[in-house]
Amino acid sequence: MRTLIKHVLASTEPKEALAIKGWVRTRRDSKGFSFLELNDGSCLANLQIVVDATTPGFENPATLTTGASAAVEGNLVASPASGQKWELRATHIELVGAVDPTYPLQKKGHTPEFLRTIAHLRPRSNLFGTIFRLRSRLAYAVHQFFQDRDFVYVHTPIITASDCEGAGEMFRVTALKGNIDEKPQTDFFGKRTYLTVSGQLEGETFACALSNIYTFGPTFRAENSNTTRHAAEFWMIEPEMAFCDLQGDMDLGEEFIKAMARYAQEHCTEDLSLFAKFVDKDLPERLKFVIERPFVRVPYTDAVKILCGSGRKFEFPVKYGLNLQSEHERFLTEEHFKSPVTVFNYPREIKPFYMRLNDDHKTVAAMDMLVPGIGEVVGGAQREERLDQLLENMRSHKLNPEDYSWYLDLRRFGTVPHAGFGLGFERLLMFLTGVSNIRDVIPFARTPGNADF
RNA sequence: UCCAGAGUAGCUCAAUGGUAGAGCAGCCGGCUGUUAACCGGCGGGUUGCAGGUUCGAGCCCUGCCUCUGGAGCCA
Repeated sequence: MRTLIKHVLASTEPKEALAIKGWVRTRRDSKGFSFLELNDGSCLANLQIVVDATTPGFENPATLTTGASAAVEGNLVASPASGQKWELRATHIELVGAVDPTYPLQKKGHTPEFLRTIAHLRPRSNLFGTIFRLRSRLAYAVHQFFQDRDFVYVHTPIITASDCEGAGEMFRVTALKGNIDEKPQTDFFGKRTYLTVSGQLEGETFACALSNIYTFGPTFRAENSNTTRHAAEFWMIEPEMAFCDLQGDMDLGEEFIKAMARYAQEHCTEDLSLFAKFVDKDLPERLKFVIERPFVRVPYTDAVKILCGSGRKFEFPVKYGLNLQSEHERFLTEEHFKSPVTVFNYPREIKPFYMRLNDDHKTVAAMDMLVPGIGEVVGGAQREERLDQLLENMRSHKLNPEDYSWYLDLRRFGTVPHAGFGLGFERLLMFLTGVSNIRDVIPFARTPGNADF
């Protein structure tokens, strides 16, 4: 039976007759024998295999080169040389799949930009193998975090007719040919439909029944965004809590990010060491800081005062009523506070209709969590639970209440204060790994003009 | 979409307007324990595309394409 390399390397004693399968990372030949390093993706480290020239199956060593797949049987022994604790003395080796000389991955390091062009092969590199192992572990940690707190996982629809205002441009979904706007009532669903930009509105309906819920699924934005932190398809986590206000919302967001950092630190130690070494030297220190220190919380009004009083020249103006620009958010989180920062209570004019109006009648109970290096990683709010106020908000945002009748019903039938947020899973991964481009933390990135693979 | 930079061998990069090169990878050979092994040899190019200037363009000019970074939008 096959043993994964991660288990082989964790062995505490020599073992006989192990079966290993994987891909050759590199080979070093000596007279009469070769060193083969095999990787099967179960961990970052390779297993060194010593193959004698007379080992059965090794009659044609030229075929067992970088990239080839192989099955090896042998005995695990303590390695006499430094560099690895264990090595496998092969008793039999078999070429499973040969590799063409055009195999693009080399033993030496490649740039992430080049590896992006071969997205089908890049998980075989150290960096991307590590990234995607960590992505998997963290997806699990997300569920564990919410399930441990009695949150119910809700699968909100991917195809939707409702627009979660303010979330961005939507991709149209249609089965029509020709002019798709001529008779939308004849379309597959009998109306215009889109790929979801957020499961929030549907999530609210479940929170107003099951109390605490979360979604975790693909989300689509048709924005022509070309940046290191935007993708047209990404995974979003959206908790929603009934009987919860903005304070509780901010508490959960902060607790969540800390928990994810802690999980990575405890469960992905080997993988994190690679990021610290080759991607972001400050990563261990940053994770420690995030875990240990409370996040700074500052009302929008105070944030504006800090920015105005900073003496800094900003490219874009800072004034009450204007959105904070990237440079302002960067200043707050990277320079002024040098810590993750939650900005809350934004002017009502710059936020969507569903956010709850504060008693000052000027601001809404919104919050954005900003982290150094990435900017906004969480955006959330307490929702407007008062029917009259919600209707007024919709009027001032020029929305038709008829389009949101089911959403308004939540306020008619046993309304409750509730709050939630959206968190970009890829941005979280960027923060936890130091990887600076969102295209490198998602297996096959969808960005404007690019849907290869 | 806007601004800036870049595009030369499979990869990373050189090359005053004057014969396109190196390292690595690949292939062949050597080496008794290697660690991104080492040593010797060999092959490898429509210089992103299309025009233009010039006796002569990888280099200068124009347009386009792609990539990278920044901005806007946001998660």
